Amino acid sequence: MAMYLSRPAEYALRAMSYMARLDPEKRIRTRDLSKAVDVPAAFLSKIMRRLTDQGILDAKKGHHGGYVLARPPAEVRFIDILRAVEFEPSVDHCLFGLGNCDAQNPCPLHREWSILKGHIEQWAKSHTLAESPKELQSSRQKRQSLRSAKLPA
Amino acid sequence: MAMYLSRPAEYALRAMSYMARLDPEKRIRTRDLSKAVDVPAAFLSKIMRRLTDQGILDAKKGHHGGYVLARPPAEVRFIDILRAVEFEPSVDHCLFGLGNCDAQNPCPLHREWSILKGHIEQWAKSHTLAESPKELQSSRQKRQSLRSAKLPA
DNA sequence: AACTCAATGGACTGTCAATTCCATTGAAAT
DNA sequence: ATTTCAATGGAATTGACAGTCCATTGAGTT
Repeated sequence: MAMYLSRPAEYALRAMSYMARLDPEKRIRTRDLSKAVDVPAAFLSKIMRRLTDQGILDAKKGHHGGYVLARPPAEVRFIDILRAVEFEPSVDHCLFGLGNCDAQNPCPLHREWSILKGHIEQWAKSHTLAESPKELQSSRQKRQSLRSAKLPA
Repeated sequence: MAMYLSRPAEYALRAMSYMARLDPEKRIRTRDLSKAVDVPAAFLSKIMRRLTDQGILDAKKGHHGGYVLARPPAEVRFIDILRAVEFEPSVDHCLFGLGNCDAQNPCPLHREWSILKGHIEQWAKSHTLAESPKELQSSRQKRQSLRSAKLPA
């Protein structure tokens, strides 16, 4: 749709969504997560570091090391993930704004573009990692606890 | 915001938005449009070709050649422009869908992702090239006719 | 008819994000 | 202590997309 999520952003969303449905007691290694969500391990590793730095993940080195979510899924909004992964400092540039474009002196597309940005932001702020699993749960076997739910192949 | 418009898509929106506020009788050359919207001429040229192929622009070669909008601004939706410029055949892939993901067998992010895609699509469908100029008009000198309006530096 | 001008279209090049490689750090197990 | 394992982080490579070049086509002008 001409509209893209950066690769790191997409991968982060995938990986975190996956982890949200794992046993929060057990740590998962980059290597295993990499296979599960189909993202190159070395690259995923960098993304995990970002998420760790931002306090979304808790990392542990060595034997039985790996990652766990630092807080419950319901407290991790999509926007937290997207922000954590944002490599460049969010240019937030306007479509027509050739440098000199702001609310006072708006470019022709300023208003329309703002509307869309608002929608995207609203979306990212209003969804958390707790939602998708719930969906799956109800449409699948209900007796299995959320905590120990396994991802289907 | 981790969310991007492809360069061709952004340029196309910019260029078409600009053209919408030009005299619809006069043609504009790639070279001039290139300066006006600050997009490299050779690259803009390819984008113009796409828009021409899709019937959004009318092209004319040689002396006094150039482009004009093929239909009035109000009849050119943003989505028409975005679709015209889409280079690859819109993968429309799902965030978690590793190949096997659809409405029946949705991935964990399927629902949330659909919501956002809906917003974006709705935005692109509900705005046309006629809108931004109107905005500018009312906040600027009103006696100057829309047709002959010049873009401020 | 000859000339000029602008779009067309394909081949080529450059750039930056995506991805890999590798050496280091720190924590657990023996 | 030593070994092993996994995260860390920077440097090097790759690849996709952004951007350029150039030869061709077709429409006006003289």
